[in-house]
Amino acid sequence: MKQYCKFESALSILVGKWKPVILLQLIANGTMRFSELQKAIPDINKRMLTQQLRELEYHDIVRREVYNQVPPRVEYSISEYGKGLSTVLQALNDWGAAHAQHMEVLYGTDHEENQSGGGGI
Amino acid sequence: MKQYCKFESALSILVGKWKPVILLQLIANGTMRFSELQKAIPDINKRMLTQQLRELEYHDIVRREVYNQVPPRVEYSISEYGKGLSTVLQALNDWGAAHAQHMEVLYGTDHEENQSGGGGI
DNA sequence: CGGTATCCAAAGTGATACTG
DNA sequence: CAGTATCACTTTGGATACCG
Repeated sequence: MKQYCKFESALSILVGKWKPVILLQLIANGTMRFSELQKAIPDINKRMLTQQLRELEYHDIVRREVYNQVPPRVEYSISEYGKGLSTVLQALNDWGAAHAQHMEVLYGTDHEENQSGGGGI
Repeated sequence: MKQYCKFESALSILVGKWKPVILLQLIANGTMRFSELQKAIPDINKRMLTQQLRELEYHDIVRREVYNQVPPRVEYSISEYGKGLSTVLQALNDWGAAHAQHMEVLYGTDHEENQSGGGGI
């Protein structure tokens, strides 16, 4: 059985405290400026935002477009290739939703992990 | 658009340096004793193995069965519920495999992340 | 055999100040 | 505006010793 040998590397691309929410934002809003992402994700700081975006860019998930003007303008969006993630994200999302239910059944209303105090997408 | 809101929590269950390889082992071999897992994953130590197994157990992915005898015998396996992960794992694996190709095209043979020096599954 | 306890190192994250 | 640099802090992972 040689399947299931690449899912570690797949995971390594999605991990990072802010990558999921960044992807969510870009998926939902299409193209966003750096400052728009900052506003949409209030708890993140520039260092983290930059870092996580760069990692996603390195993997060709996110596209970064720089307009050489002043004040600077940099726009981020999901790359064409990056859109291929949607299947995986959907699978993860579906399972995650079902699992939240399952945990509730097992332990009662006891699923932490809900820092989405801000506005829903 | 309210989809894609649970995939963070899904990810949070799969992360951890050893969870993927533990799941792989249990998927491939069915039921394994603690010591068998240790032998199959030589670089892990007891503390980590125990910890990651407990987290998987908490989420009902892995089943832990204790035989009260001496010497002790504890067996681990993927729970029935945990088998529902296979779809997600497969999706992640497929995308991960394709992505390795993509990275190779972009950057040449330059994809690190291959500590699988040991025996293949 | 199958752990737990303790301590230490490393990686990840955050706050703040500065820059082109 | 969109970063980078530096330092402090927190979380995670590893080594070792001990326990039921």
